[in-house]
Amino acid sequence: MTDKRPFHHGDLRAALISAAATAIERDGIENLSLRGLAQDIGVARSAPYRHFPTKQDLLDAVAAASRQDCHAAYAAIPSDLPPRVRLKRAGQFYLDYVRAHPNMVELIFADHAAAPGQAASESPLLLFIDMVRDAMPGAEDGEIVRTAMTCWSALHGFSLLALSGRTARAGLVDDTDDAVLDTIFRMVPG
Amino acid sequence: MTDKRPFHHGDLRAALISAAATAIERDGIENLSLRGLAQDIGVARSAPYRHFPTKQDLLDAVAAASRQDCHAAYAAIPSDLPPRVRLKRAGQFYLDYVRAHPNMVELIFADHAAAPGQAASESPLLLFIDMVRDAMPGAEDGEIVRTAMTCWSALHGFSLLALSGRTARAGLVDDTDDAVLDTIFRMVPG
DNA sequence: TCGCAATGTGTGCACCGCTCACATTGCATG
DNA sequence: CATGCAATGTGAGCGGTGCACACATTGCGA
Repeated sequence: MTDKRPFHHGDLRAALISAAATAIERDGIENLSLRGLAQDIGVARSAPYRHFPTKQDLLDAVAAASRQDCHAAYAAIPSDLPPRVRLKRAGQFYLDYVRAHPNMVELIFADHAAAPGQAASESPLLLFIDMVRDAMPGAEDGEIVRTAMTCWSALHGFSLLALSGRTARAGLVDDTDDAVLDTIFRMVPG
Repeated sequence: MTDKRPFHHGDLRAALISAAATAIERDGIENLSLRGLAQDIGVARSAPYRHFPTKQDLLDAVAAASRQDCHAAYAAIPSDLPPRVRLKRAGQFYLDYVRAHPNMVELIFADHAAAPGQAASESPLLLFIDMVRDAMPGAEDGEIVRTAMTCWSALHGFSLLALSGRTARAGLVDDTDDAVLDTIFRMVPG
């Protein structure tokens, strides 16, 4: 410990995930290099392969960690607010998050391998299903799920299109998130 | 011409774009290699750089070509159909296209450079604006544009989420495109 | 006709992901 | 408490990549 560079790092796995997340947020996914990462941390360039057989495995781990953080933030929305208010809060959070962490969002949703996995409990879908169910009481389950799904889709799509500047084309520049969210949640009847 | 391999290829630029498009559809964007492309075509590995200073420039050109093809298909929807029918046709086309050409869609929307460019005339937004305008006569322009924007967003988001398997989680597996499109176009009042 | 710009060639550089034999360490077992 | 083995880190190396550069070949316009 007192040595400048002990042979064993201590927790190289966690350090790699953390450093990778930082680097990705700063430089984008495609600019991440395992060798550079190792050099930043101060280990040999082959050391990361002890913990992640493949670069993709590291990316998956970063995506999983980021997904958890994100989910925790969703879950912090008070559940005793009126359903439509909760929907708008969640929607605003989604837009804000994508704008604040575009590279992380790209990573999370590029992680095709984890998509059909059991991480379903962390999917935004479940959150939206709960809110939509409260907002349209008496509706049948299929209708609720489908509505939640399309709300999430609209939020997701709008965030991505806005990120790449594709919304600022036809005079939409001065549109507020608020108006967009109202339009989206028109899909929720009542 | 009669020679097996003439010194000048003839139209290497077009050949590169075409071969790149094929390779991307088959193997994905990140597996495209300029060297491999050159070898497939039968030129030296440095030849492509005469036409595209950078790999990204090739990708941009492929994206532009693909965008044009896609736009032509949209424009083929008969304009004398009732607006809601046209909306549904366009929506179904969008879903089909993304499912049929996932890698191309990824390329088109990863092309951040071209997004704010003057290619706006080929944006799906304009198509949707026309249809939505017909569907909600008398509405003010801002409202029309915003509604078209959110419809496109929902289609876009749903396609991407469906592609990565994120919609087949909460019993949505047996949902039909038709029901999803109906839900989305609830955003269009009337 | 002829000279020059456009196009294609061959080589080389730096970087990358990944592999492998080897060195070092800490922990569990005697 | 010793000690041997699995976990972890090291260093060199392989094949592949994007890109740069000097050179060869071609076709077109003056």
